[in-house]
Amino acid sequence: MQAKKAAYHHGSLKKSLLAAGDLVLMEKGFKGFTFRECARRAGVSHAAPKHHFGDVTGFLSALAAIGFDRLTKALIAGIRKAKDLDEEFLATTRAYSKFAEDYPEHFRIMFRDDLLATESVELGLAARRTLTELTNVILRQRGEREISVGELNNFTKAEDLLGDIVLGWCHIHGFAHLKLEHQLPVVSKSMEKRVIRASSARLAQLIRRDATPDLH
Amino acid sequence: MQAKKAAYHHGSLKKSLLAAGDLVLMEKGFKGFTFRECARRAGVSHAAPKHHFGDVTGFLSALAAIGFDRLTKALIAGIRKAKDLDEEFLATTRAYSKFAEDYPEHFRIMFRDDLLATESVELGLAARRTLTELTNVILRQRGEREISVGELNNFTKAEDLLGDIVLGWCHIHGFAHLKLEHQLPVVSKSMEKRVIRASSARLAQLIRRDATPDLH
DNA sequence: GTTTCATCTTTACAATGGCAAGATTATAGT
DNA sequence: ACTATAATCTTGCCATTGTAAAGATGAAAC
Repeated sequence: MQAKKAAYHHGSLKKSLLAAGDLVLMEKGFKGFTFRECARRAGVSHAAPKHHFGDVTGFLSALAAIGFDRLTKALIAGIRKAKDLDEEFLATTRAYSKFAEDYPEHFRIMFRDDLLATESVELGLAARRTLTELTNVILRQRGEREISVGELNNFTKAEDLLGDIVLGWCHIHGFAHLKLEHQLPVVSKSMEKRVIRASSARLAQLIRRDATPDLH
Repeated sequence: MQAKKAAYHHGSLKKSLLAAGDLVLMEKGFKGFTFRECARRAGVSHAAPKHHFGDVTGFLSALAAIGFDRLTKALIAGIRKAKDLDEEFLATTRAYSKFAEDYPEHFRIMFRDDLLATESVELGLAARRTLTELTNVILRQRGEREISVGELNNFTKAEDLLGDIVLGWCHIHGFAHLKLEHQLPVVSKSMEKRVIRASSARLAQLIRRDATPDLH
């Protein structure tokens, strides 16, 4: 509501463009997502975004980063509600999958290496923040101490931990992705709920059992 | 090499267009994939594909179906080389992931519900053939008899089997997808190999153990 | 107060998907 | 054999897109 109208220099165009792109992605999807449409919504000419994002790839990368941050938040919020370790892994799976359903187009571009500027540090950091959260889920399952984003590189060098991360993340991501793209042979909503609850529990159990083999 | 040149009626334009689209997808990727480019390669006008595929969505669906068939073949071939049940699950994971790497653009459109014509029976059948193959991998892990495509619907109604399918497929798909889009924190190629070998083995063991609880 | 630079607009261009109307050939009916 | 009908393919067209180039505007530095 500020005096953003008559100004030749928009002032916060980058933010406005991101907000516009965010909306377009949600309302019109990837197919309706165009550079020019976002510029229109931001109230600027179609060539304005170039100075801030370069090309579409750069713009999508910024939006993907927003998506990763949103996913990170969703994971944290979902995890917070869990009461024990079993519930926590299930909550993570659900939060991840719910994010994919709430922001399908974001989810899709987030995992499209060919459409993104892989050199974007902003995007890289956002993705690492998400991975850190997932890693901490695994670490808690293993009864080990959590890490911060900065420590991520060191920790993924540990082969057995990386093994558990792969085991956990692939299941979580695979479920979210296959469900989003309607590839799972879904019989009923309730059965799907029971199935994902059971598989999450079994997987969490597997991770914990192998992590602490002496108290099975 | 037939007399396909001067003919006004191409004769097998649909096939030629699919072959062209297949190539374009592999050579130029999704970004370079256009209706007109495929028409050019097939040697016809830009409006010719419309009669055979309707719009781009229909065309992509046909190409996605080809992708699913190729994936099905790759799975069968990979499984055939395996010697025991442990190796078979790993071989499935590898074949699935190798397909994603060999045909990244196919893989991407195959799992893009919004870009495909979900009503395409051709595509639906191809996807079900793939799912049948994956289901049979699980069934063999469980020591149960295999099924044919026609039986798929009945079998996925069994909750415990569906649970194992989800457990297996989500891991396989999640790994392939995350790896393709460079999201896995890969330390080295050799470590990645060991990690996926280990996680596949653990998962296969989990499925078999739960399937036959009386002989652990 | 002038210069410099970032920001935004205007203009232009080649390419795309989809539509409509027409040309050409195959097929079926008689 | 002849004609009508339908299928197949082409041509021409339009609105839209991404990107580039050059110009306009205003902020900031000096």
